[in-house]
Amino acid sequence: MQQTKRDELVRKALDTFYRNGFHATGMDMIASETGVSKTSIYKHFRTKEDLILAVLRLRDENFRNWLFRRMDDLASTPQDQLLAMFDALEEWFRQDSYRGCMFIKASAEYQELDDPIHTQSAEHKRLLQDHVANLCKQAGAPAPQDLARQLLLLKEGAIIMAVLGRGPAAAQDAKTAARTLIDAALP
Amino acid sequence: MQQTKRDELVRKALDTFYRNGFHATGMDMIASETGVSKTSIYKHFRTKEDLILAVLRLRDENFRNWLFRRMDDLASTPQDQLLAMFDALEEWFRQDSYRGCMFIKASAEYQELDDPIHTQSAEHKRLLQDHVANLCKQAGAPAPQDLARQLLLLKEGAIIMAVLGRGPAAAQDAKTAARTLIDAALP
DNA sequence: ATCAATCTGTACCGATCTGTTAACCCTGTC
DNA sequence: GACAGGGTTAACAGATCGGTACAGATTGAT
Repeated sequence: MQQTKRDELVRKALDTFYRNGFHATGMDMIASETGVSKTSIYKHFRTKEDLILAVLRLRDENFRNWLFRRMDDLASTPQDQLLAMFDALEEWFRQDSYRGCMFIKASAEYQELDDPIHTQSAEHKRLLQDHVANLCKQAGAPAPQDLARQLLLLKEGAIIMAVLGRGPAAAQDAKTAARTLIDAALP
Repeated sequence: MQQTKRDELVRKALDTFYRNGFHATGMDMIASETGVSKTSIYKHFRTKEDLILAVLRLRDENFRNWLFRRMDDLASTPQDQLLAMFDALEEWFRQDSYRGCMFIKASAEYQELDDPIHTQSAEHKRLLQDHVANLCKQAGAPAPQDLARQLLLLKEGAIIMAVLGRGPAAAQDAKTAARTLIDAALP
């Protein structure tokens, strides 16, 4: 019973932080938006930072699960799955609630390289990179890590440009570029 | 005389906001770091937001001037200048003071699409895009805007990955990809 | 020498920040 | 029906937030 309350807290806190930012969101707002009293919040988490870290762990899990499953559903060959990543991104960009990448925003607000929030954001990107590199390898790329890094650049760039002017169309810009890079990288 | 004090204030406030973030930096810290009394700050700027907007205007001017000049110095043909953009970025990434793109961070902290801080950040990206598109056109690209958008994706992606795990090497990852995209786009 | 402009330091306003304390309520178990 | 665990409300502490008020110092032009 207590675990579900805690999970609900983290789940709703994720929405609030994502919508409103980290520094701009006070613990009183978290309490009122989640329906969990401040006293209870501090029973579960010693500090605001601990709560944010739990939120980022949940986000990492949710986002990777969603993206990888979506890539798998949209295409069958590894090569097509790599391209499908950008179609999945476009679906994300089209959501009204889209506000950019939570980890980019977290690392923008907590910049010290040794800040746990920063390192956890970097870890998220590393896990994405590993999965994409694995697909690149399955697709037969001679240098799968290199190709994966290039595709990740396009993904991150699209996430930024979807927020800063280009909108959902940034996904297809990236997909077009990705096709060129993949074709050039495969023998 | 009054203009130079004001300029000095904006210049030093830029450093503080860039290093420390926007919400995390209070006006008292701005006063002590710039050496300008809070009273004087509020003579020049009605609100903190006004100061931030002035800071972003200066940053836009400085950054574009620096980047475009550096691209021009490093290469002579339009095509090589496009590639040189990534060498210039690497120089930036290697600075100890490098903390990512100020406009990405600003839009991450002020997310409402109609927030002046957000729209000004988007404007900065548009101005970069225009200059790159112009170079693409000079290089003979049949669809200069499309190529420019692809190269911008690589640039923004590199800025992110340089912060979040890859370090300065992200610039050469992007340059390699850019070469492929440019070769494919030119007849 | 004086005047107006611009700066300074310092104290303050009300609001909000993270985090704590205390008293109470609900629910399932023995 | 006492009790224990996890929940609540509400007030509070101490610091800091953005922004203002006030009195005095510095400055350059006349």
